[in-house]
Amino acid sequence: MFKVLKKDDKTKARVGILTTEHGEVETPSYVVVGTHAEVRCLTPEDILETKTQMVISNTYHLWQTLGDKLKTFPGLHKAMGWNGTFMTDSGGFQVFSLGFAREHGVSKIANIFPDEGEKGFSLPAGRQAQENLVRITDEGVWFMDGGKEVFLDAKLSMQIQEQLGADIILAFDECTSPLHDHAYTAEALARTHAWAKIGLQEKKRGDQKLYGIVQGGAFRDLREESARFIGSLPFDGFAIGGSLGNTRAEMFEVIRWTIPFLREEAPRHLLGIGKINDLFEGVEEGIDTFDCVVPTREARHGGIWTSLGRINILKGRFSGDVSPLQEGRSGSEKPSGSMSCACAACAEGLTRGELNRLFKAKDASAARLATIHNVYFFNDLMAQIRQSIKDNRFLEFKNETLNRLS
RNA sequence: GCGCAGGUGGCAGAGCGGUCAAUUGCACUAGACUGUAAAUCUAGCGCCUUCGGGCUACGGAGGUUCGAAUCCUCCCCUGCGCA
Repeated sequence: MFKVLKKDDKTKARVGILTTEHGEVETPSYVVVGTHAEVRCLTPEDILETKTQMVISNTYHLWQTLGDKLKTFPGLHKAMGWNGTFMTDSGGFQVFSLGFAREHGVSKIANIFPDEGEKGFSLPAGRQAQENLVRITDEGVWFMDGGKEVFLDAKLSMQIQEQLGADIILAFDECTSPLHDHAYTAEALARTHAWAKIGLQEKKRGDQKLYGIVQGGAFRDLREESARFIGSLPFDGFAIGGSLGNTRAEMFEVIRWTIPFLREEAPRHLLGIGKINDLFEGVEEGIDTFDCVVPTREARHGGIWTSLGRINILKGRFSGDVSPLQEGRSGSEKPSGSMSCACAACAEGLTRGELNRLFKAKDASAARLATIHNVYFFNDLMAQIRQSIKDNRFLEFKNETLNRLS
């Protein structure tokens, strides 16, 4: 299902091709998040124009939303009206996001300082502690959802994912928090490993590929133990999940500990990451696919990616700005011709001023156009990364791009 | 000219004797967002500050009061109605 086509000379970066029932995915690649079997704000036609190769939907959320309709669910491809490659997350992330993450207001990287940031756990601005909706047992996980408790375990997660019909499915796991200590993380790891084996046993459909998930927090011994264990099982691919430390530097250390235990010829997915600079670092360490809400969520919040970094299109200074989205941040910095954006929104002549106006007017097309642009931007960047690896100039491209974007 | 209703920070609009530099919304400024219960959230938004506080403010001028955006008088202005 996966073939490495070219390896970078200086790093672990590689170009590959991932083949599923719904086509081929060139890697390294970005997986666009479509939790509820739709990429927020985009139509299936829109997605086709964004260079998207793969979409990831969510087992837990679809299970809860669909309810009884899950039995007659036609499959993600038909339901969404997009015939590309789908992945589904197992629901393991919701063990964290609806539980500990809510309770402590943290994300899977506790502090998102650029690097070497201060230690300690500051709550992300705007996210206050809320009720923990999750109860974890060795058998599975209880979720408080809409006043009732529902139970999800490794077996049910597999059954739901088979009904959803993604091309790539994930083993059910317990995503831990950066706030968890070694003892707890080890306990959780034992559960994740037991559930991984159940996943392999319960998998029925031959047309779906199953990935195992490496956990272990930011603890080297646990990460290595997990990578060794999960890596030894007959999964079709591997994902790296869970808490990834307190800084980006720690995150990449975790990846470096993990990768050596994963089979060279199996695809490697980094769950829930990332931002632009994370992509370069991840590729450099040998990651093949990434998924993250950043391009879509930031788009809805007015964050627009350009060849010179991110701008917030909501700012007053963009009112009446007749220049295209893809330009210098100040408006006076002119991009070279090659940097103009080929996304469907920009191709139709969308200006910064117009997008600003649409956002201000709360016009639904604002979020759609912004999402089209950002998703295209990320996918196009991945395409450029692939090309740079093929051309043996990955590190040069990385440095040049990061200098420009930051 | 008469009658009625009003004039509050960039705008809209609360407050109607002290707890008011003044609720709230918009606008504006800065920031966050990493396997999506986030088209969301946070902070700031008169001037100065050694961050304790100080100063100037609610159309204008007087007045009552220990104390006024809030009460009284006059003036100016706006809207509606009647002439």
